[in-house]
Amino acid sequence: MASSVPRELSPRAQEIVAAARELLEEEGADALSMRRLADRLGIRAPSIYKHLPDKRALENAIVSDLFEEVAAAFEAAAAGDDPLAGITDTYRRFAREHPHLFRLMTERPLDRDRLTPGAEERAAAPIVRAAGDPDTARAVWAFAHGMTVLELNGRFPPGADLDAAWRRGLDAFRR
Amino acid sequence: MASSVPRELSPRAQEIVAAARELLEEEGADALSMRRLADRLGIRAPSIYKHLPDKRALENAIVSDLFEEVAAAFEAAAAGDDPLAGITDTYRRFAREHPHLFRLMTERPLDRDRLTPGAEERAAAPIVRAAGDPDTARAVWAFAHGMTVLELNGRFPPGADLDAAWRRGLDAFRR
DNA sequence: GTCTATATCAAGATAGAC
DNA sequence: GTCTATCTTGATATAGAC
Repeated sequence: MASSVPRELSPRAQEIVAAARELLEEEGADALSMRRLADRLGIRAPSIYKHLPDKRALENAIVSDLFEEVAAAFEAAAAGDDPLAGITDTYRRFAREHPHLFRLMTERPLDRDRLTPGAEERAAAPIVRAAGDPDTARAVWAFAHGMTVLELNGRFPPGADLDAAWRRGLDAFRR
Repeated sequence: MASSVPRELSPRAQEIVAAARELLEEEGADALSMRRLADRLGIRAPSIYKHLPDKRALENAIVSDLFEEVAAAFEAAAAGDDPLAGITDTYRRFAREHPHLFRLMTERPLDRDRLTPGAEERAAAPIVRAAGDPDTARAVWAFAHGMTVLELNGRFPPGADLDAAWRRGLDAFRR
């Protein structure tokens, strides 16, 4: 039977993925078209298809890389003196510094069959460990995710003290 | 000086907005094009522009209506015996029953200048009242929003007990 | 590994006639 | 209030030559 695990990418394909990530990071999802990407690489759009099957593969490669990086960042944060605050701070900071990458990772269902196996679980593990149990971990994750996307989407009122709301939430889950 | 408050919509414009909402609700944001909308109305796409200036006005009209409806639903839920659970249940149920409307309302910055004035505040008020203070209200909203979008986007593991996570979160904020 | 040429499709919006 | 005709722009993707 056929395996759904993604094949290794050729060196050239990795260069293309890196360029795609830069383009996405700088200009957002709408700017990430095969034409714009080709421009950045100094080639023509059809040439990309010799290295990657389609646009989805490109996005999945970026997301797989991001999961690995986020997992490593969570593990580092969890080693500090306040694992829960460390991880949620990392979550918030990542989204503020790389909003377009964050959106790519979170705003739609994952193409789980085509991502690097295990990356999602590895990113989730430190949260479960810091929260103590899976239900609390999911609730904390939801809280952090909600704070983050509502901030990113400019949904809180202009004067809102977001740091206070973050503290309030983390306090609630620590008891 | 010019007012940025949206003008009243003509009866014909309201019919068009209603059709747009149905189309969005049934088939999602990608399906909401001026052409598809015109098809549904039995007219040609350019005719829509005689009634509404552009697509953005169409979306803003839908969002304004939704805020009014959500506000009313929150007020009704807050009148029950458990205001906090009532409101968050209403939030979750709305998103599950009308995912495309929910996404239109929440996935991008609001065009506040072009929405019906006061609608956003009216929807927020019951949460603040139920939570007790603005910081807690924002934290609870973030939790509910996070649970809702993560569920909508299929981000929790298949076997996850989401009702337990919801209970865990609400419990935390009630202490 | 990259090219040109092309297929296919769709989007938002405007001009001006009726 | 609706029409036809059109503009302008853009997307993903394929075939086949070099």
